[in-house]
Amino acid sequence: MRPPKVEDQALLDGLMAVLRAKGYEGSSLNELAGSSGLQKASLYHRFPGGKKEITLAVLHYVHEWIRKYIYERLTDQSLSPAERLGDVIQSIHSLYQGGEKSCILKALSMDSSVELFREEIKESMQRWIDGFTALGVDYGFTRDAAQEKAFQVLIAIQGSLIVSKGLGSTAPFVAAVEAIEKMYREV
Amino acid sequence: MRPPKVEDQALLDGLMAVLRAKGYEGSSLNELAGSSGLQKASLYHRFPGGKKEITLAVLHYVHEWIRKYIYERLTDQSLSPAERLGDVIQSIHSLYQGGEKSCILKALSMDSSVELFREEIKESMQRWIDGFTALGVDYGFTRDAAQEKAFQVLIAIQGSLIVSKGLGSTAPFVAAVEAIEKMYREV
DNA sequence: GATTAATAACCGTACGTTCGGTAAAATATA
DNA sequence: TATATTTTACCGAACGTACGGTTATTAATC
Repeated sequence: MRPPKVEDQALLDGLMAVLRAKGYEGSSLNELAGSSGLQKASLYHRFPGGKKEITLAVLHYVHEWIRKYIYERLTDQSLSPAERLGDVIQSIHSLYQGGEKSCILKALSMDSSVELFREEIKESMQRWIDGFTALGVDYGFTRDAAQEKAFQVLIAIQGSLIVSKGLGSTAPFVAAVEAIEKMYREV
Repeated sequence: MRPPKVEDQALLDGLMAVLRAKGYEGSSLNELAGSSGLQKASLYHRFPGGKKEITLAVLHYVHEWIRKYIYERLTDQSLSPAERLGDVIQSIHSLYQGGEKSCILKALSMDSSVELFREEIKESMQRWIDGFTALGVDYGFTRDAAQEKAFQVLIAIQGSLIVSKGLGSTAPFVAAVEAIEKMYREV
């Protein structure tokens, strides 16, 4: 009996979970297989390029997620800036499970793996920054001020996730997200 | 001819360089040996507990560094708060080579390795925060406000290092450090 | 019936770790 | 002071295991 096909989304979700938690070098094919619901050999059927192609596929999936749930929502002219920000804050909360999960862009930013995925990581970060820059402009800031705020947002998310992980408490992440809301709303 | 003893500091510097760049899982004993100037077997003479003991030794070394160059300088009552901040900013710049090097606390904060080193990572981060909290108090902030600023400093450093790595530019780190200086001085 | 998707079994390599042994330095003995 | 002993520091080679990756085969789908 051949099991039914494992669908792309479930597959990528499982693969991403391992990569974000263990990084590129730390993720073994056995773990990737176990978490994706496929056997090792089946992963090679789906991704003939092996671990690197798996990681690129996950990064593409993440990039699309950011485009859809961060960038497009932040630039949706049918909503007010405040509504957009609220939506996106919610998306960010669920993406990182309130500060308990790591960011895959960080996990793949080790010196040893960043060389392999430099472009993909850069594009995803840039899209994130572009979205928040657009939001800032719609809030009435100059383009420069808006971009500076956008960098602060990305830095605060990434930094607070690390501090949360290091201190073993989600409080820094939660506080950082609240500070981001204030940063835009109190103007 | 037996080679001369590799001194502790050189040894730990070499080991740290690998661990901060590649993380725990990503650092092989061969690389650690190569970077430290010892053979693999000699590393086991120095650190009978293997890779884990090596990493703990490096974390202890880092903790002492933070105590000496961050905490003690930030609490040195013989200098003005502004002088202390300037000193420590310089230390931070050299620690991360202006944004080009990663933070070992981040590198060991992967889900897979954080379990092994939770206490050591936490202590180092806490010492960092305590130092900047003391500085904020001496700048005239309330204890709560000072602690909030201290968290912001640590988060900004960690976050900006990731964004710098991801975007392939040290500009975010440099800007974040400047923003930290402003945060204290413009009050 | 051809193609697609899955698997079990397997491969060579690199991993972390251990072992046996040697050279230098330090200490004790004469 | 000269010799014997112990300790320290290093290394080459090998261990069993787990790695990333491959092949041959089977079963469901188009």
